[in-house]
Parts: sequence; structure tokens; C-alpha cells
Amino acid sequence: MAKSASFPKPDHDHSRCSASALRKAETICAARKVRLTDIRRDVLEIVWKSHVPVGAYDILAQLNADGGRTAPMAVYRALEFLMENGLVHRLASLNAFIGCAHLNAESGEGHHAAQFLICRACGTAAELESAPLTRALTQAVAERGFTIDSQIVEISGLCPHCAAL
Amino acid sequence: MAKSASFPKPDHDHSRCSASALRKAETICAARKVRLTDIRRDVLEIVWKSHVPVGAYDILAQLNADGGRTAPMAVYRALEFLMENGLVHRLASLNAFIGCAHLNAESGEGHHAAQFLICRACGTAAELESAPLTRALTQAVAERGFTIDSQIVEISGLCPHCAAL
DNA sequence: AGCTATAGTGTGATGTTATAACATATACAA
DNA sequence: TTGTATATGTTATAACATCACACTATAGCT
Ligand SMILES: [Zn+2]
Ligand SMILES: [Zn+2]
Ligand SMILES: [Zn+2]
Ligand SMILES: [Zn+2]
Repeated sequence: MAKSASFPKPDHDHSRCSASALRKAETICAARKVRLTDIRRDVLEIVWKSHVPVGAYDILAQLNADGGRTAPMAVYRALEFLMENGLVHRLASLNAFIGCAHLNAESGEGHHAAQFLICRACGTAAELESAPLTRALTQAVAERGFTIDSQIVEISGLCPHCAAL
Repeated sequence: MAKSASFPKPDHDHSRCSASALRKAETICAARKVRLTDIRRDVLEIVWKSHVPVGAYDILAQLNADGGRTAPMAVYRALEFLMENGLVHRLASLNAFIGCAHLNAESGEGHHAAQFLICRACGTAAELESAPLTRALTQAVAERGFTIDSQIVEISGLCPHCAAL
């Protein structure tokens, strides 16, 4: 398995991130035999416009930028689908959504546990995949006889790029 | 330092938890020279009615149960004060609030980092204080050059008592 | 093609959580 | 007492999320 990616650089070619994510999403949906409909694809595309988590109503506004009349419900339904299929994550501390950085067409799994680093300066959120952290967490929980269903780990602070300014 | 407390038992004498928390809160506020006013105390008392996190509007309803006219703002202001002074925590995954289980009149510190276990069956939330977890988290973050401001760790699942049923 | 079951979407209303803005009151110290 | 900072009251509104029900499109079958 690849080493965890570094924090997204402010000047990286993001069109590659976006295009790759969309391509993988198509593949994954085909493999899972679920339908990536227009609205779902549009929402996913908006979410992937950057590494900054975006609110449901922001997505809505972007969908309707050209005078459309999409309702909030449509956005939430699309997000629900995308989350079920592991294509986006929700950040509880921000009430916002971000594209999953660990798409893997091979894995049959839907949503997976994720940890996030969120920069207070640039707003960028990076998905963390730390085995030691997951291990420590699992262990600490198990020691207390608790059975884990789902976890939220969201760390706010300054990303290396913003700290260097 | 004491070993981390176990998950709150369904049948424990909760009036002790509550009374102790309120007493410590008085002490801490006195030490910090901040005012635990009536409304703040009332809100804290409501929060401590159980180990189940409570929503701001639930608190509001309880405050107004006798026909009062307290407004949402008052509750949010009280909660803000209580959080600043480390007396309650907010659970982002539930939009709800819970009394801090690690009150320590000695420590001059206000709010501290906390981790929570939340039972999906009984709703009880227990504050976790795991040094290894904190260490793993700090390390994983530092490795990526990220500077930590605040963290949210909320783990949902089944508590030992509910699992035993 | 035509039928049917299921999944997806449209629409309007409503529910829930949180904050803005400005007026008034209270505590405390000089 | 009188000023100043802190706390609260009040009204409105912002921001986030879901319900309920009607309608439409799609895929699979005959
Ligand atoms: Zn990118
Ligand atoms: Zn940054
Ligand atoms: Zn108790
Ligand atoms: Zn339980």
C-alpha cells in the first residue's frame, strides 16, 4: 500500500485530482451496479472542485448558478448516495462535504473510516490514513469493552503550507 | 493520575455525579474569577441530568417547562461560557452537549481536548482519556507537518452494558 | 413493444440548529 | 455614585436538514 499522501499543495494541478476522482467514481459505480446519475455526478464534480469541504447549500447554489431550480432535498439525496458508496465524506465539525481521497475501484467496500486534518487558514481538508492512529483508537476502545460502529476524527489547525507563510 | 473511569453504569447513583460536577463548577468559576450566573448554572444542571448528550433546544424546553420565556440565544450563550471554562463539551456528531467528566479544580486550564464514546443504544456518552491514543494522534499529525489547534474524536457504537443485553 | 416493479427525482412545507444585531439590565470597582 | 465591563433580553434571520407525497425514468420480464 502506498504511503499516505502529503497535504495537498496550494499550487498542485487539481484538475488531475478531480478528473481522476470522477473517473474512479464511474468505475466504482459500474462495479457496484449502482447508478451515477446526472445530479449525483454534478454534485460529485462540485465537491471535487477543490480540497476545501463544501456545504450542501453551497453545492445547491452552484447547481442553480445558471438559474436552475434544484431543491435542497436533491442535493442531500445525492450526497447520501455518494457517502453510501464511499465517494464523499461528511465533516461533522463543518457541516460540509469533501471528496474521498482513497478511492479504490478494487475494494468492494462502501464508506470507510476516515480521519481528517483541516487547515483553519486555507480551509483545505486532507484525509489521513494512519495505521498507528487507527490501531491506538481501536485498542483504547476495546479496552473499555466498547464495540465500534463508526468514528469521527477531525483535527483542526494549520497546514504546513500555511504555517510556512 | 487516576485510571480512566469505566463506562457509566446504567444503575449508578447519578445524583452524585451531578452534585459533584456542580460543586466543582462553583469552585472552578470562583478560582477563575468568572461568574456562574443563574442561567449558566441552570443550563449546567440540565446538562448534568444524565450522561446522555442534550441538544440546545432540549435545554431550552426544560428551562421553559414552567412557562418561562427564555430565548435560544440565552442557552447558546450559557453553553459558550460553559465550554470556554471547560465545564461542558459539544459533540459535533450529535449537535449536543455533555458535562465534562474531567473537572479538575486545580488545573487553571479551560477547555481541553477530549475523546468520546457514544452508545447508539442508550445514548450515553463517555469521555475517554487515552494517553496512547492522544500520543498516536499527535504523532500522526506531526509527521505531516500539521500544527494542531483542536481535535474532535467521537466514536459511536455499543457500550458494554447495552452489548450485554 | 408493452407491463410492472423499483429506483430516482420534483416539489412544497416543515423541522432543527445556530447566530446577528441592538436594546436593556446588572455587578463591580474607582 | 457613577462609569465601565459583563451579562441578559428580544426580535429576527441564517444555516442546515428532513418529511411526505406525487410523478418519472429505468431495468428486467413477457
Ligand atoms: Zn487536488
Ligand atoms: Zn492551509
Ligand atoms: Zn452519572
Ligand atoms: Zn449503551
